[in-house]
Amino acid sequence: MAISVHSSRRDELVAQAARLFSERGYHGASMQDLAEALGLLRGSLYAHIGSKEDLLFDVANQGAVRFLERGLAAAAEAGTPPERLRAFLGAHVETAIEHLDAGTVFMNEWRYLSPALRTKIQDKRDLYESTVRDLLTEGQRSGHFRADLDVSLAARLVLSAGNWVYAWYKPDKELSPQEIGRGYADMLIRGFEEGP
Amino acid sequence: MAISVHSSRRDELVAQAARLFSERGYHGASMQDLAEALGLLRGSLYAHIGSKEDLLFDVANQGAVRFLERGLAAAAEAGTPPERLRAFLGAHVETAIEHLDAGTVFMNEWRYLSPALRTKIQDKRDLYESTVRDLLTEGQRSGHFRADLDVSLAARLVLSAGNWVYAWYKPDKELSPQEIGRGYADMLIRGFEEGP
DNA sequence: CGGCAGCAAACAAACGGTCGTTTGGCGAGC
DNA sequence: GCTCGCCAAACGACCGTTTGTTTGCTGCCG
Repeated sequence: MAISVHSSRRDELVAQAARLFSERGYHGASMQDLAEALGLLRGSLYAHIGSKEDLLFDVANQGAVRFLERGLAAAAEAGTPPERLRAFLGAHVETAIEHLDAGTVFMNEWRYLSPALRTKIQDKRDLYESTVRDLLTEGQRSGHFRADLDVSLAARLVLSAGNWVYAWYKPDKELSPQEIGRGYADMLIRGFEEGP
Repeated sequence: MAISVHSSRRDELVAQAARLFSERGYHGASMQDLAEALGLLRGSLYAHIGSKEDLLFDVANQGAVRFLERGLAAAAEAGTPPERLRAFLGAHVETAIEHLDAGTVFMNEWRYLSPALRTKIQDKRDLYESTVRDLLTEGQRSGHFRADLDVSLAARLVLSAGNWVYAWYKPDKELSPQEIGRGYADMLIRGFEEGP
């Protein structure tokens, strides 16, 4: 007897959709593909979902929520701004790698959502980015980061590092998520700090 | 009499394909869409191309060649390793922004190529990345960069910054490509250099 | 100068196949 | 006995591609 890790059939659907959308892209993965992965006919999927786009939203939203929850928690920890930025980066990289599929869809495929649904994801992205900006601004005020740091650009740099992980990380890699996050944080924070 | 900026009809096809593939994705853009953009019927396109995949390869390869030409030239300039890294980053960001469409396809859609064609793009990507690694290694030997710098990870960081530009840059932005490249270089190089 | 060959470009129509989605029925388990 | 999960079949639309034909030019030859 197979024990499912999913609490419901729908969760299983979303998980397989995440895998397929990340591998082949939203438009490149068909309902046929998804049904085959689950051992069903494609019409049968519509007992569980409203439309293909619903699935895309669920996958992208799941990715967004995971990044937000862990990232915001890390940024709100006790410690100096550099310490919290380090924790944030670590959380981001770990989340990206633990949930590579949903993360890839969150980064790559969310833009194919219709405007109404896309907005909901965009809001979460904006909140996430502003968290980084706030952290950097706070670090400036506390004197940890250079006063002439361009906060918007630095935030983009931090997120670029984290967001591109999905594009090159292979699960059998030598480096662990923790090592990657720590390495990135070392280089970036040193670049943000006051010089000698 | 209208003067075309394209040397041939095929170039015009590739340019429109770049735009559509970057906007809607390779699988999301149909030959119908492309034909309409050119004022043709979709069958007529096949007088100029062999297949849709040919177009994807042409667009992705065009992007790859542009990055390679400018990036390798910048890395081979006279100057110290930090200066050349700065030139490289500037060239990359400028290229990414000047050719946002082809660059986006080069970053996002190239993976949908069949293995034979994908390999040709992958080779160019590998060459590009190794150029950054060599530059960083040289900077270590010359004493400009920290001896304990993880060169592979630092190279990934540089490329992440540059590769993610297409994902957030909007042409009406306040920051010029030069300013972005310079800002990234300031932060990154400071992070790579020997401490006090 | 007239006519005709050669050419590239595009149309018109069709190919087999796949797309996402809907509907009606049916069997198994609470 | 009723609900839930799935099947079977079908829907119209669209997919990428092929084919045969028409169009409008261009340059050459008589």
